[in-house]
Amino acid sequence: MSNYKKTKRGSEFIPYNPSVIEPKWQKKWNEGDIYKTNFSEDEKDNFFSLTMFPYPSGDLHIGHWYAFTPADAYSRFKRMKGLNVLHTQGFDAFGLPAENAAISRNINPMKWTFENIDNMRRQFRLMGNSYDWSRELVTCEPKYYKWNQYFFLKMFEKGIAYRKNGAVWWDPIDQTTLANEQVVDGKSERSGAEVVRKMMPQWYFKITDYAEELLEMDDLGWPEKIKQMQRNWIGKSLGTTVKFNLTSSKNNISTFTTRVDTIYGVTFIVLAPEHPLIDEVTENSFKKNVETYISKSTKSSEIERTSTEREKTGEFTGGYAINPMNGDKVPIFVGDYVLGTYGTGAVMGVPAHDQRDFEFAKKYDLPINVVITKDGREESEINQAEVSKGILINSQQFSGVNSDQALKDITKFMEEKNIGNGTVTYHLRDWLISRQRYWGTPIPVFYDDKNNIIPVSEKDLPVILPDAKEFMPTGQSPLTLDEEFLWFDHPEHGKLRRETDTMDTFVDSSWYHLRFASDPENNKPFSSKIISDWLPVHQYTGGAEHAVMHLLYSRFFNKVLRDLDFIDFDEPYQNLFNQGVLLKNHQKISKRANPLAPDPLVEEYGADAVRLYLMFLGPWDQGGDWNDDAFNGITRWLNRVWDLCTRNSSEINESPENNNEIERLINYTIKKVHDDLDKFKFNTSISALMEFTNQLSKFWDAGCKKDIWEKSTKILIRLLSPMAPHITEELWEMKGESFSIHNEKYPEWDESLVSSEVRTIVIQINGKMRDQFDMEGEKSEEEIIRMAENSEKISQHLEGKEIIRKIYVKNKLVNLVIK
RNA sequence: GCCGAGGUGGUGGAAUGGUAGACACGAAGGACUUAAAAUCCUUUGCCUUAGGGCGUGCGAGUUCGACUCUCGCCCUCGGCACCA
Repeated sequence: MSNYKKTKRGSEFIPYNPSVIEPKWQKKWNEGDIYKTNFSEDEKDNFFSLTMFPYPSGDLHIGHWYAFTPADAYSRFKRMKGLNVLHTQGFDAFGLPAENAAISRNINPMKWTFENIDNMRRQFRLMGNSYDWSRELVTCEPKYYKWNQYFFLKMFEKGIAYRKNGAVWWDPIDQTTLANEQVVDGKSERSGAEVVRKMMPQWYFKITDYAEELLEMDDLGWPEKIKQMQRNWIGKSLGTTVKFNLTSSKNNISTFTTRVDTIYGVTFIVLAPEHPLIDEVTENSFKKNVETYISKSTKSSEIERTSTEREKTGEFTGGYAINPMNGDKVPIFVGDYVLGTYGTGAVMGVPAHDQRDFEFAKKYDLPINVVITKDGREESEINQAEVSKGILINSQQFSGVNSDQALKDITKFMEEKNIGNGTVTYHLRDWLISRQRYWGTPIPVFYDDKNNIIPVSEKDLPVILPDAKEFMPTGQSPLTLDEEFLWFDHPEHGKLRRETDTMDTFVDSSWYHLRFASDPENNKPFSSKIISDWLPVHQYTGGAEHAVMHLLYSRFFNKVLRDLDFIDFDEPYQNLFNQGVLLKNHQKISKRANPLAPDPLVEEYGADAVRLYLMFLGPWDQGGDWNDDAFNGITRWLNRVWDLCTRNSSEINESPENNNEIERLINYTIKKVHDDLDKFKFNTSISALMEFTNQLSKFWDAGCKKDIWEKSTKILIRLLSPMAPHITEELWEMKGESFSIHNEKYPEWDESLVSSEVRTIVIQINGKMRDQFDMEGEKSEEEIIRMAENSEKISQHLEGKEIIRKIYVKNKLVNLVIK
């Protein structure tokens, strides 16, 4: 990299050598604390720029560079724009990989984590990012996780944190329970293992209490995609709960439906295998079959059970229920296509108007009664369920009414007769936070010998995670093996057993942004004064994979903290930008299969080149495919920038002719780069700078004034500095300017000088470009059209044709419509 | 099945109603060199009878004018999915 051409100037040349200048400036920035945020600044507006923090897995990979360096360029840009920027970094340090490393390599998870953090801090410095490291946080430190426990206790007091025995997802590889959000396609999002259902008591956060408020996202500057994913995940449906009386007892079965307009078409009821009334409903002679069916269905895996292609199966219970609208006696089945966890765990079967019910009815030979048609006329035979809305038939007094009206009317009727009521349901379930693993925040509660819950008192926080010797996943937290941790002599309650489960690590990241923006003081989770000045986060960036995990949990946590009077704002992250996924050879980059380590690239080409390459690749939100060949373009360009900016301007061939053109170019480029950076369009702001460089090179050859050359090159350096912080700092120094370029203002532009005085007028015939001419100053429409018609090329086209219309767009184009 | 994003040269991409292909990679030719690398210059959407013709997934429409807007379809990617 160090061998470099002699330029045609012939003067002595210092080659661009990133391996020398990058460490030099990284050291100097560090010593000078130039990125330390001034929290007592009140002249400038605050701007909190945050990127989702990494898990300390060992090495920063190229994906981290793709996430962090454009976000850094954006933060630097905001600094240059005169904002008081807070840009922080830390480590999301609890989680299974540390524990698994402990198991496979017999290393203490704490030691493993901190060794990785040391290495990653070093690698972060190689990036040259503008972090305020004095605000670093590491979530596995007691001074941080103490506050997870503190918030937990506050939430427990309010009933937001609660313990419940119920069906949970169990990961048989990691040997722990998971939250719904961590189960993807019936598999653990982390281990990939097929999850199984288990009944066990676990701790939950009541996120469902906030379902409705979490749907309010109109004021969030977030990608529509993420908002939509959250809406889908929360899954609000409006419907009706209908009570069906049993023939055998005074009890009734509640069913939930969004299509109560089809109530007259009910020909059966299906209960989920978990439904509590199964025993009561089932007639003695059917008990054996029903029990066999239930035990079979609980054994089948979740993937099998929820497959949409799977045949609908069920078993008749021998019981009957009464349709409250028409008094029909309908059979009750148990069937595992009905989920115990949604609605009421029971559905009314309307085979004519629901595809699943239709398949079920066909299989068990149940009647199919059509009660809705397109036009309200009878239809004798149907081959599949007619799911669209229409006009009701065979529905007593509601016949002839359209579906939408009937939904309201029937619900109202049911409410009056006390046989049903309008209901809102959500797909969202409460957040299961217990984990049966070691490396996490201990849940701060005790149990007495009757299993009563006794919370740890606040003054005893933090409950320190003790050193463990044994980490093998057994299905129970390794903490159960620590007798000293396990038992506690409580002054009031006597001998108590500690909770040994730890918290989901998403608890840690649900409020870390608040801690970042706080004095690292130990007697409070965060400083309210600073929080009110700096939050919500002005710009958050990160991957879309957290759409329904971290981003949803964090919004929930924010609302809880607000309701507990810790903070006074509704949302944690005002604006969000998702970068795309970086691939190599169209495949995911991974350590083993498809590696791409940044450190060797930095060594060979320099951090600035790697940063610029990633930003130039394409639009940041679209991701991209790494291509070694394309890397050349960036290194060539950086060398040209270096060459241009180190030329001795006394050697320039002074000529004032080009001054106006250079002025225009300068103003255009400042504006273009500004507007593009503001929208995260790094690729086009870099191409504007490349054009600027190409043009400057031509102006050197053609000659220009010395002072305008100096001005141009300094502007180039400043415009490039957010994206390539090292080379620009070096060039700035070589220009004799003072340390540091990163405290410089973003250059101003003069709008009147952005576009050229010489305008190109395009001449179209029937909308196709045929000719063009340059024009200076103002001319009238008539004059311009006349000029267009007189053009040689145009007259050829006009020969023998009639002009039927003339379109003129001011200072842009003439379109002649001919016949 | 539902929701979302997207489809432009050999490649990454640019242009959001007005010159399609900016910028860059790659390729070809030339200069410099004993030579190579590096660098610099030229060419580079396709077809062509050299005047033009065609061209942004496919088909229609709106418009003086459509990569851009509307409708229908095909394909790719991401998310969700037996949610009653």
